Amino acid sequence: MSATREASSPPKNPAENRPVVTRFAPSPTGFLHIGGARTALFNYLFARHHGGKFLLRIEDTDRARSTEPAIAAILDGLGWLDFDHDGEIVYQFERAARHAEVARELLANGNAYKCYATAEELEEMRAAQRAAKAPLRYDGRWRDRVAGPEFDNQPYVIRLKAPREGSVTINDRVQGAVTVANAELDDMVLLRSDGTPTYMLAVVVDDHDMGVTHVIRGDDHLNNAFRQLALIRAMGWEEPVYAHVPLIHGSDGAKLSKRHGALGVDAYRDELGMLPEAVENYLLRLGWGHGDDEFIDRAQAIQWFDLAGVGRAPARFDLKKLENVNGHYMRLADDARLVALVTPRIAAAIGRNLTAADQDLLLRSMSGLKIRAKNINELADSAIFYLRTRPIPIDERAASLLTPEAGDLLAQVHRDLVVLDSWTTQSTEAAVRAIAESRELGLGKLAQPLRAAVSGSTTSPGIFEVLEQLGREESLGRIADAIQLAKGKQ
RNA sequence: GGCCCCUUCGUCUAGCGGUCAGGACGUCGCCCUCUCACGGCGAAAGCACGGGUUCGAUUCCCGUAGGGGUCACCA
Repeated sequence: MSATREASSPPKNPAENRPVVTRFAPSPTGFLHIGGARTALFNYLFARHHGGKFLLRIEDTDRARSTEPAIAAILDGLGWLDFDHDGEIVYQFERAARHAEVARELLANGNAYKCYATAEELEEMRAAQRAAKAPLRYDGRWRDRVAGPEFDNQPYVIRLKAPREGSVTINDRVQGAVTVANAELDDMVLLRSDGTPTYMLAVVVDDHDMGVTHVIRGDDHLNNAFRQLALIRAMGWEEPVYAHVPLIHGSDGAKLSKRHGALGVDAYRDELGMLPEAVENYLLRLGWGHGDDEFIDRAQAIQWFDLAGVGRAPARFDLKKLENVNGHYMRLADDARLVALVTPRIAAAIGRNLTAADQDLLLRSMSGLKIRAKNINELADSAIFYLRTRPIPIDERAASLLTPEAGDLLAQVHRDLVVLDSWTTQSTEAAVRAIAESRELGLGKLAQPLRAAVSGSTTSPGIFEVLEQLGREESLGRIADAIQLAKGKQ
């Protein structure tokens, strides 16, 4: 139990006495990016920690920018990360009638009013404010004006009649007490002239109707919270607990956005070869801490997660650390699962589908491969040599090891291995070590050319392990190929 | 520009008035060793600055600087 913000700002919000309900509410205008994924994670963890509900709402009220593929991408991303939500997905646009109903209710009880100002008129207003270096905000020109008959058939928007005096304080669970003067807020549009709700109206109504108790979202919504609160109060509804989480920045410190280095979670999976549990762990540690703990799995995270542990400062995204975390989870991952992940990548690289025997070979070799890779791409690359057909390609560095002298050594290796009764890691190692000893050479002098011959590269899992997995015939064949190659250099 | 938020090693963070300022990634060195990894050991590296408050500030308060967010009939 920590005794910080939570204790210093005693829970006095009635919403905290209700069972926890959180929600993730992405707008489907693009992929699920890393910041959204973290917001989803925090909401998910908070709900699960408290045994509450984690709801999902698609904010598709912007008909022009919302797309089906974006919705699919977001659901795909959430599914990959395994953030299972409770209840049905709420599509905000389908609730437009309910939103309009609330706007009319506000209008009826005098907490909202019709504004007939045209877009051009408002632009003029802002231009004048800019010229006067005054803050840009709606001046309330229709706040107390009664429309004459000449406006009977004119389009209008409904604006909230927000308080102009005093100030509002939000007891944010992450940012602490934040106060803004009402004079800083203008009368926001609730219902557009075409009768559709704005985001401000929709979120408030939906959060209320869905029973959301804790609004956990990006810091970029902190300012919105004050306007939303005015609306909530006008309706006489219970206020949710707010927690505004700092944004994630790129490695250069600038805001991570779609045009600035932000990738969809699908790219972390497909292009960077990350495991979902690694992305989750990394994201959890980005902006949240629990003492010195670094590797925290799902169950542990649910047990430990709290809002008090969320930091107040924006964090920079560090791919190097993500890769380190990923490497950790790859080492922990089930071998068969890794084979499945690596199979399509290898198939693409070698231009053919893998047989059951291929997959079995990969499975047997996986323990030696996975400790050497930081992501699935590297894992696939490092495994390809097992499945090459002779003569296998030899890379430049490996080729340079295959000198005529190395050819002689390999010839003896071939002679001594071909007569072996059993073909195991132990038997081949013993044979090669015997050669090294008789020639008074370090094992490396033999192992490296052997590695070049068998793997086509200068790095690989333990060479005797490789020999065993590859089998006697294939191994000896590759060695013979290399001897030919080395001789050809004379 | 107005308003709001933020500021501990390069990066992510621990720290809740008295600590040799801890851990992790990254970097460098050593060990292990058939290569590369893994693993182990070690090193360099930080409280943005200035004022207060206090016996004592990384920690509390106020400024300054820097960074970020937000100011639509987008979400």
